[in-house]
Amino acid sequence: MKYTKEKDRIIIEKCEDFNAEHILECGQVFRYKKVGNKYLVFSTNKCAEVFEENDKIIIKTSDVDYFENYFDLTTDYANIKSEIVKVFKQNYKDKDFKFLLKAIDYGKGIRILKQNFMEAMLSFVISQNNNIKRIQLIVERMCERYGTNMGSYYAFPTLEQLEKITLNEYSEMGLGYRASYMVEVVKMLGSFDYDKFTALNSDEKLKFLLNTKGIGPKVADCIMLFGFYEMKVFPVDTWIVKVFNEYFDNKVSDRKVMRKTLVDIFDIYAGYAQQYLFYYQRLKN
DNA sequence: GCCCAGGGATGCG
DNA sequence: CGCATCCATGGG
Repeated sequence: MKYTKEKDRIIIEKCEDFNAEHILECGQVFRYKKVGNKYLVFSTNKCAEVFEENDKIIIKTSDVDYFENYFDLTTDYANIKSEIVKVFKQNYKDKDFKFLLKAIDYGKGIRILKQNFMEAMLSFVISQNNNIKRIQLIVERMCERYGTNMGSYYAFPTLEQLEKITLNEYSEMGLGYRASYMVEVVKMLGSFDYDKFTALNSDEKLKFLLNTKGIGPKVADCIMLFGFYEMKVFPVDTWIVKVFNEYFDNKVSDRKVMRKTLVDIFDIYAGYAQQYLFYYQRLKN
């Protein structure tokens, strides 16, 4: 993908592999707003505007390097998309793969964002047994009430700010029974060693996360994928269950078995494949 | 009133 | 172990 950086913007040559709607509305991130034909994106205490101008895609921001990394601009997604199909054919022989081509085409502009791990972690703790609209609302409330005022928006709360939020205050934000999970996860973050964690292998990371109350198998996979860019995972939620029953083996009902099957098929591209399939399944009708 | 949403903890066998 | 049940909340 061709792009250039200036002081206050990244300019991307129009390209199938970058589509703001696909990237932001595929369920990987919750802090964005569509305003007219622009998307506003928020990450930690930073902000960017994404829009088209003179047949080019513009990412306007005061921190160009941060959003170059955030949007994963140096990764070749055309290659990833073809590899997904290739490994499917190799590892799931004689199966119809038309659905996979359709899904990849439907969300062809998706990219996996390099989110802040704390933000991803807490967002996906909120996400359990919840819907995307309400997750967005709750995350926004958290930022407005406890994050730093940045002028035209609020930052995601820092660890210090999070540690002051009480169980009751989480409940007041509409978290329901997840309120106590948030307290537990923030407590864990208080002694979290980032370097030690990222040095672990995939299974060890999973085991560590599952040790925290409020983080189960699906949320742990989301945290590894969206917070730590660990691609050999496959978060299985209600939508992926539908995908599995429709296009894979409809005799399986155990989510753990589905996860293993899908990781075995898509291997190091599993995390990417999951996003195309999730987006397609949720919005195709 | 019922079902569903990017599920997880708990208890019971 | 596997499993059923309960857990807040809001929209359709």
